[in-house]
Amino acid sequence: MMRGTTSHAGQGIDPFVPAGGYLSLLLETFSAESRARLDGMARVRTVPAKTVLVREGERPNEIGFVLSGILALTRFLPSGRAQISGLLAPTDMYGRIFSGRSRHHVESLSEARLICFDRAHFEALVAKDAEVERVLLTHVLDELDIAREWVLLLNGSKVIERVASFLILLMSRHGGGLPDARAPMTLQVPLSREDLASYLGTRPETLSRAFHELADKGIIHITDPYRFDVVNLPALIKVSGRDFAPDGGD
Amino acid sequence: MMRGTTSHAGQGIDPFVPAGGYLSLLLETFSAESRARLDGMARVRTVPAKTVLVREGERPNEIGFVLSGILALTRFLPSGRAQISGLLAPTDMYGRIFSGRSRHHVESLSEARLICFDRAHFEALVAKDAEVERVLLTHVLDELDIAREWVLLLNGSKVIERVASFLILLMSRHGGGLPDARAPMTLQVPLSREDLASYLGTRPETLSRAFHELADKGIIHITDPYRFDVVNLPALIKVSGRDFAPDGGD
DNA sequence: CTCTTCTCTTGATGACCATCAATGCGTGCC
DNA sequence: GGCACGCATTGATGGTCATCAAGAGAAGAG
Repeated sequence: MMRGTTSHAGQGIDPFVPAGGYLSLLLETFSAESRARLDGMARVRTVPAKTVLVREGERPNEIGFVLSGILALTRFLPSGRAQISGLLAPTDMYGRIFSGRSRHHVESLSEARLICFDRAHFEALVAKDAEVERVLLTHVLDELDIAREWVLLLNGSKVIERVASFLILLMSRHGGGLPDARAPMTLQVPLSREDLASYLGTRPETLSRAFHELADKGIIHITDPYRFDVVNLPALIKVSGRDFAPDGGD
Repeated sequence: MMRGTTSHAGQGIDPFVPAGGYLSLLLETFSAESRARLDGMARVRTVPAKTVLVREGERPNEIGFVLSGILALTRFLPSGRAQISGLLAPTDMYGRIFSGRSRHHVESLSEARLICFDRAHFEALVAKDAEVERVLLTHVLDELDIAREWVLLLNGSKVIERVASFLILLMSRHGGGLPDARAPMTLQVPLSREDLASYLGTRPETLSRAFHELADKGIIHITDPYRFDVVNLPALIKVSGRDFAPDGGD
């Protein structure tokens, strides 16, 4: 279950990291003192794909932030099949702070670099340092919005709509906004077909058909199963059935 | 669009409010001083169903908490149809703190009682009062989990599975946990068929069929379109295709 | 009371998609 | 090299659901 990324997906630019890099964004939000305190407790580690970081039902002793790579939140259904309920991209947080057990597995889909904190220490720091707390709060509010964005995306009845929306969200994350509509853009999808299917609430076969339908219509060009060029962005937006702003994206 | 609650749905016990009442829960989380400060800025108001509180794209000047009733977060698609991307139950917050524009409409589905704060004042208080900030943070983390819960629910391929999951979540919210499996339980659904359909990513007709299929199987009893008795909880859980814990649920 | 209106419900049909099954392609192992 | 394995793809089929259409009940207006 939950096939990890093949060697394909691990290569190339990480599509979730914008030009400036999220790492600096994450760290520069804090003042020098806060950063120093954080640094003292931090532990940076690199994990390979398919590493389980937190298990459903357990109370994790670590709070972690993604620096690079993609993690997935998954749930196991009685049928034995795994469902992805969320993706964690660079700057996203995992682990439970000030509360109980985790409701999902947290698992790396690609090789990932993480910055981890001991939970108790991190909680103490948050309680003491109002600035860290504020940054955290803003952060979590953003994640909440993103999660609700996915709810909308999944409500799109047709699979091809969801695929189109996914690609557009991917693009807007890449550059911090949608690029010029007329400039073709190369996209790298860091997920296997099976993982992406689980995330979009469908099956790999249907996903494959949707991608190739977009290609047949001349909207995208498929370089390999993990790389696409978006040839016709307006058409892609139209297929998605949603009104993405020309610039703001999400 | 977005048909509001009829007089049916407004009547009876609010199914989202547990025995103890959420209001006290919300307020008692704060210390006396914090509460006093909050009280000074607060404005409690009651709005009828179908009231739009925040418009998509606007920067709201109010932060509000739901005391009773149900609000919905909605998005309008290019097709003109409205999609519900989240429900707000008592204790839930709306409005944007420390950040930009709202990405959804916030609209009351039933008559609702709200406690509102001026955004700037509330932000100042949060910046000053670490305790308020902490409560808020914990709160938002919980909402994030709930949002991800919905992602899972919507991934359930069949509509009847989603309906079953919805009813179970409703039950576990009602009493703070699932009751004894053998005791029938009366549920009040505070949403019109159209609103619920939008929320579950389907249409009213399909929803109606799903409810009556559950009734035909003897799993629930339909008193009226807004009231049900859950007769066979284990069977309901089985239909949902998920493993709700016998007690804690989520 | 009667008419209007709104919502829920029920029926019929076609589109979409999950599923089963088989083929093609690349990678790693022997 | 040759083989096995994993993943993506493609084909065929049945089930589920969106949609169009129509009927039933209840609430409110006059």
